[in-house]
Amino acid sequence: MTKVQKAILDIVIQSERHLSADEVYWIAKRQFPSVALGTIYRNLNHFADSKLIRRVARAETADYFEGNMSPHDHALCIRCGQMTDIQIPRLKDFLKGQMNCSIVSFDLTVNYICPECAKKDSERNCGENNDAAQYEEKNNKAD
Amino acid sequence: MTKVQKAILDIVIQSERHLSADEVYWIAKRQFPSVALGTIYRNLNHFADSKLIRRVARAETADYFEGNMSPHDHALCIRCGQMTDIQIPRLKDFLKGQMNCSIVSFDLTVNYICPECAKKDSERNCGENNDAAQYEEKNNKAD
DNA sequence: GGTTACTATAATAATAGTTCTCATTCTTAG
DNA sequence: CTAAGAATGAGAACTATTATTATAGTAACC
Repeated sequence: MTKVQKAILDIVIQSERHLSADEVYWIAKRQFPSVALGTIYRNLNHFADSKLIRRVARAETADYFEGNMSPHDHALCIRCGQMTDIQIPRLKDFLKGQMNCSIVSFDLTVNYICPECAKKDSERNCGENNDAAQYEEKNNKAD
Repeated sequence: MTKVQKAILDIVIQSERHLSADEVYWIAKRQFPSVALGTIYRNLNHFADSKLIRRVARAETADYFEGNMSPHDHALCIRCGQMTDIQIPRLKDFLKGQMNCSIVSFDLTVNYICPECAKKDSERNCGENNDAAQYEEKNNKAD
């Protein structure tokens, strides 16, 4: 593994956030000013293929990469856009029980309002009418 | 609503499959040979905004549109790439019980092996070793 | 019917994200 | 040290999508 590859891998693994290819690019550039975006993509794909990192495909925006390889799902705050890792125990068993066929894997993203944004909301609205339901019709994402 | 708009809406609603903008474009072209792809996109977005159709954002490939507006999830066969609508009753309640916060909505795509592909597999392998687990590490998304 | 205002359209430019190409530079085995 | 092979940087190319613009179609009003 070359120095550039090591750096790219470390950036993703050591980040507590999910990073887009572009973010990785600018961070890597601090160490290797001449690094090319193509190199970032090539290696991120490489590492994702080798299961060293995970690609989190986000449809409305660029794909993100994360170092957390333990199986988990994602929660996306509809207010601030912050995506966090969540663990929903027994979900696979639940799904297997509901569909009776062999599930290979699944991708779940829960759209919610994170605690900070919920707090801001209730401060603004003085506790009145800050139910998530009012956002339900806004984002056409699944149910 | 213009004739072109009516045609675009009908194409999506009457299709039992999910269609990409490009597929809608080529189907619409049979009726309106001079229709432009931009018109397709503009109107699909328009209809999705008005909740007449649903946009299914697929990260690894183009977005798809479907006429099925009832809340449901998706199952993607990792062998043939066919995506079908599924209903998993009580999933929202299950998730609400597991995370204790307000869930706005969620997107779930189950990657599985559809009955036809499972059948083909077992025919080829004579029933031996056709567990879904062996594909677990291979494709995390297919088309 | 004619004029004005408005909307939808086709064609095409522009953009974002990503992959590909290729000549050059690094690595590394011998 | 040297040759084979891998990785790189630069930038072109590609895909999906949105924006722009000049034009065509339609509707409202007189």
